[in-house]
Amino acid sequence: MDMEKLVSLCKRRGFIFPSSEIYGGLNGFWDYGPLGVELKRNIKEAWWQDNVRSRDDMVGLDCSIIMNPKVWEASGHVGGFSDPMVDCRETKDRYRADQLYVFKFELPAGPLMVAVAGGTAQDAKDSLDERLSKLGNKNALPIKKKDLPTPSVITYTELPEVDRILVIGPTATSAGSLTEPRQFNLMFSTNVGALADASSKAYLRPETAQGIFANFKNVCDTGRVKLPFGIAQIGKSFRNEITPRNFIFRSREFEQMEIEFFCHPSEAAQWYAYWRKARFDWYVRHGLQSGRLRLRDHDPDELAFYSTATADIEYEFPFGTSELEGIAHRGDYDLSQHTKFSGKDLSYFDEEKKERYLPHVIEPSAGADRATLAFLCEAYQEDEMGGETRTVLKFHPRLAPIKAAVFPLVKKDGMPEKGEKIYRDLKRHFNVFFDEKGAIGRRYRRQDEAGTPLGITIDGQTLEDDTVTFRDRDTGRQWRVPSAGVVQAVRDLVEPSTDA
RNA sequence: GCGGGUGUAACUCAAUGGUAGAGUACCUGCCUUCCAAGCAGGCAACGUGGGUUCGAUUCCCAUCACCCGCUCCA
Repeated sequence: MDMEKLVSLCKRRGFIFPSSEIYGGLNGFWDYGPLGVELKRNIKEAWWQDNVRSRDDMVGLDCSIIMNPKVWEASGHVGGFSDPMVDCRETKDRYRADQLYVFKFELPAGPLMVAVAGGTAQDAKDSLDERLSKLGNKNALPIKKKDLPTPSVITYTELPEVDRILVIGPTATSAGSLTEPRQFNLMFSTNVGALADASSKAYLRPETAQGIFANFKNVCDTGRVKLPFGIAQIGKSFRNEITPRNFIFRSREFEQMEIEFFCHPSEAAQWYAYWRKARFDWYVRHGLQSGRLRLRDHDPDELAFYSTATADIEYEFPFGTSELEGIAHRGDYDLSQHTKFSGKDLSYFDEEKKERYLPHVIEPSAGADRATLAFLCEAYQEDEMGGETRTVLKFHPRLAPIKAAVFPLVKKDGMPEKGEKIYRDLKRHFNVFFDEKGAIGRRYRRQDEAGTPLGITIDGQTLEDDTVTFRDRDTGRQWRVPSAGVVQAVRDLVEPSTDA
């Protein structure tokens, strides 16, 4: 299955369109069409139902997209999301300026500066020797490697501007190929109010999580909640990505489904293990069963500095294995940051244990668009039916945009009228489709491409014994159901009791 | 942001320095009793902006979007 086929199908059947396409589109933005919006909505509703409404230890929240800018200072986004980047004109490589370490050797003829890329200063130091050997082989070193004095080291960010042309880039052979660091702030900014000055500057949220932390005290004070409990939110977030890519996988406007689960520090490890498994199982239960779904624990050196454990739920997309959801053990980092920046006490008092403490947080953070894409990729299949290749989207019935399509076998003998009645009955409960035109086979195939799990056909026998034919999307198997039982039969398919 | 590729109808493609054809899809009829049948008719396109030219969908430049690689990330 390749990406272009899926993009093509999504366009053809009305799942996903390029945003503002009649004006040439806009990089990093996508629109959901009639089928796509149903699919995505079903995913979000399944998530909300399973994680919020069916639980006793979870409440929901819907925060504003624009918040007080101090929120983003506390969260670290104002600093951490503004990564200055440096390009190499010689090799076209790109680096983060703060992860580019410049080693300065004081030589009689003048300073020699060699840049090495690395996550930390130690990483850079470790690869310095190898780098110098390569330069030596290309005769780019003015003196022998072993004769070099001990260098000093600073990051490219800290390097005085005038020295930049003296630096040899990490893969370059001569000095001066690196550009100045350029700021790429990943947060979209805007201005609140009529005046566009510094005091009115605000940001579109780059994640929904901070709204939850900012409201932690409100929820505790008013929600009659007791630890451990979680707060969930589904909503749009915005990041001015440098490279939006891979269809809706990385876009600049996207939708998150996030949980912040608060608990006693001593129970955090257990809850982390719980959510790690619960979230993985949720995807499997809704159809990601092909083995393309993985649960990957971060290596210690991969962890954010405040996190003691993080696991990614990854899916093997056609363009590579990428993250669907991250489950992070964030400790008390967020609440303590907001305590510090807001000056408000965000600790929790446990009435039973008579103990006051700052809760720890487990954060399962999922991308709704990424989930939609994964379910689309997983569902897309080309198989054989009746000797013909057909394209079919094998969605889990709960997620399918259209639950059932009603077909009068032919347009006579009262079949359209009977079908219309069944369609009306179903429509009160489910998103269903009615189609009386053309050959029955064609109508089945069309619904196969939309991912409709059930075909309901009114045929000659219906007029005799008031039963209709059910046709299974995946197998083509057919069976008869009494007209009166159609609504319940569809409900059994869409809301199986084992799904809770 | 860099390098490479692509851009013609809703989709998949074709042809052409003198304004474009097909298949599928879609719409209207007719016909049809279970897996993309048939007949008749219909709708529908040169990504955008410049330039060269008597004339540009075609050649050139720019731009935008998408795909691949790098980079980055939920």
